[in-house]
Amino acid sequence: MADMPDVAQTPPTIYDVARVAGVSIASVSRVLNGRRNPREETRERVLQAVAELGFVPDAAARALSGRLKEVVGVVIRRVRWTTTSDGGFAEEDESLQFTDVLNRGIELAAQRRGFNLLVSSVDADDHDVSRRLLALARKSDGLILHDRVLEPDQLDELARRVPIVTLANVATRTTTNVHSDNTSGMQALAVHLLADHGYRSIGYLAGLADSPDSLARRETLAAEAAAAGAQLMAGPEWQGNYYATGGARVIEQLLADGATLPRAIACANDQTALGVMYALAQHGIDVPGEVAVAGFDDIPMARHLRPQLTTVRQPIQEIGTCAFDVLHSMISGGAPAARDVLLPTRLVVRASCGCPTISPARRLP
Amino acid sequence: MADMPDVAQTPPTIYDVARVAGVSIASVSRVLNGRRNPREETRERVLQAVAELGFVPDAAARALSGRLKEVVGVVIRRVRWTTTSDGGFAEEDESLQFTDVLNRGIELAAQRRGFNLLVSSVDADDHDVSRRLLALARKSDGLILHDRVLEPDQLDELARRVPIVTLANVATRTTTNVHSDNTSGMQALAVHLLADHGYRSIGYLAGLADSPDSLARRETLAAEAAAAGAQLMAGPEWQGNYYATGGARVIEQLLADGATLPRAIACANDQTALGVMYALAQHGIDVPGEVAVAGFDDIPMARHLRPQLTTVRQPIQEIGTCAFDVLHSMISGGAPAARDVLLPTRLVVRASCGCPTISPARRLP
DNA sequence: GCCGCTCTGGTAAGCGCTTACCAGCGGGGG
DNA sequence: CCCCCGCTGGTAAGCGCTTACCAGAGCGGC
Repeated sequence: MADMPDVAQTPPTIYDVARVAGVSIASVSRVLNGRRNPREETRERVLQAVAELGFVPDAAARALSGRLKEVVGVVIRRVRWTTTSDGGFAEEDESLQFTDVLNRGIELAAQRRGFNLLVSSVDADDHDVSRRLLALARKSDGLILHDRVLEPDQLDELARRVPIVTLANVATRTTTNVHSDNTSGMQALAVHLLADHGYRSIGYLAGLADSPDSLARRETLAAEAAAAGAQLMAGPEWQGNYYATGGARVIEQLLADGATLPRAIACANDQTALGVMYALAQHGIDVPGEVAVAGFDDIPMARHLRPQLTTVRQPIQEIGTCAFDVLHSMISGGAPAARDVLLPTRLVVRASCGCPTISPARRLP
Repeated sequence: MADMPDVAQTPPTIYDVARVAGVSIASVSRVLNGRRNPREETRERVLQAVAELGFVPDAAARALSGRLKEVVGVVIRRVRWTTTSDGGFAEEDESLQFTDVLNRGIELAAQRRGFNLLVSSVDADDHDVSRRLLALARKSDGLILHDRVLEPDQLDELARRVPIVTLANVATRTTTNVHSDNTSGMQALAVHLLADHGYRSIGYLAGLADSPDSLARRETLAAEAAAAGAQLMAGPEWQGNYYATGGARVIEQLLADGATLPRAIACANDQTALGVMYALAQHGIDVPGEVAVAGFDDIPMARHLRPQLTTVRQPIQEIGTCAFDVLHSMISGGAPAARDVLLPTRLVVRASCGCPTISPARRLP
């Protein structure tokens, strides 16, 4: 049983290294961690032995003896997994744009510090999210939570035990929040639609009802519309959910009810805009000729839609790297620099708002 | 220093639980792990104490004392991160479709077993991938490697130390491979293009030069083309890289050289097809009217392209769950069921091949 | 020439958990 | 009525690492 072919050999421990190098385990550890540098000759011997044995310290043992685990937990929220594949948007297709780019940003920053990402997703209607997060917390040095993973009070409870950075949420006494500047981005978009294009009616297709981001974007749009004397449509029938399905469903319902669509629709995010454009196309409604559409986020897919999507660019990847850096400083330093980190946004004008297509005919390198 | 506000309180240990419950730590551990069930009354007391303290065992300690870490490492390969944002396809945009869906499949399966994913990406031109993987291995119970992360010999070396499952690779003596059935899928596609549509010339826009998947797909296409007496174009000038950039670049170059395009182009994967369609559109070439295009994978974006992409569907998410399940059995069981796991593929006919658009006008629920 | 300082490397005590081993106890059969 | 067995729960030995503490050695200053 113990002598399988050649797989599963026990990896070398620090004792093996010490024996081969003819020193004590303490010296090995010191060389490896650069603590109180040992004599040059000793150091050489140890390094030699390490190389010879291909020794890599066991992370669990390392972590147990008071050091960091060098792991951060990342929690995303997913919709229920389905395997339905109807012609429209199966929910399984969703949520893999913004989130993934962001995670990649986190990983990029983490790698610079030798950290790894422990990714976990929670179901929207998961019954004990807290328990799972707690378990995750015990496997990591800190947590990064995507939008709306946990309610504020549970958040605080959890933050008492482990450093936490939230994304697109609101900072609490114990957590730090990283998000981007909804106001200025949405403002630029609103001005573009209202002033540059002169649209007089505009709809806001909301994200999840309780999302701070969606609310903030809506507020800004409402204010600008009011200032311009334009009509804003944003009642309960305009409630989406950040997914393409949500956007499509709202449009379908509106049309079924015989409602008049506004001249332009600003969506809570790009995926919603995707659904909206899809639904409009199904009904033969021209974008941007009859209805202009704009998104928010600038996910990679945005520029591949026809017409290309006008949107507000968030520095998605940078939000990720920033979140990690903040968390890292909380983990190692103590208090974070700021409770709330704000990143800039920028309007990206393409074709779906009604601007003429600029055909670059660029030569790719 | 030790008395910060209310953050960073030391989490309860098994000793605390034992004290509160008035039993020994051994009993606590036994209750928690269901080993040799203790008396009902003892069990109650322990559970009570656990709930009261909100105790969650420390993963590092758990792992150290011989048990599993309940973590699997997932390694993806990424292209160098750039922040360039030219009008076409910045490489940063890429690689976030197939890979991410697959990872989600892995996570889904992992969660069922209480495992978490430790995600790490390696640079194509990273100098010591091996070292990083070794470190990852020491943080996990097993590794899942995406395509082309490691050379076969390094792979074997690593597999000696930790269970490994590869994706879209070839099985070795020590590793297990999970991939999908390139042959039957590509065959169906080839028959569709050659027989159903009657195209007489067809190009194969390859993926990475050394990818087994790309090679297999090409072989099948070549065989079918030969059988149908059609012309196959697949020389070195048709070499892509699995990314949209690669596909676009090949088309640009072909056109710049004044080459005649084939009537249909089969791409190594959907992202390549995306680039191809983009480049063709830039040059005003109609798809599928002048040139038909097909992909491989059926990533979510495929149906959102205009025209919608005809492609071969791989059960991407299922590949992920399957990979995890195999790895899990290697970790806990010993030998895996099979060295090589093959999943079915299926042709998905949409519009880019030249088939009439079926406008479903489906009602979304 | 001796004291005390600095610098090096070894010894051992944990970190929080699992589990082998053992002691105690209660019950059924001889 | 005693012995033996089965079951329960406690004690303690690690798992592989970090690091506080200490012993020894080499050295300069008096």
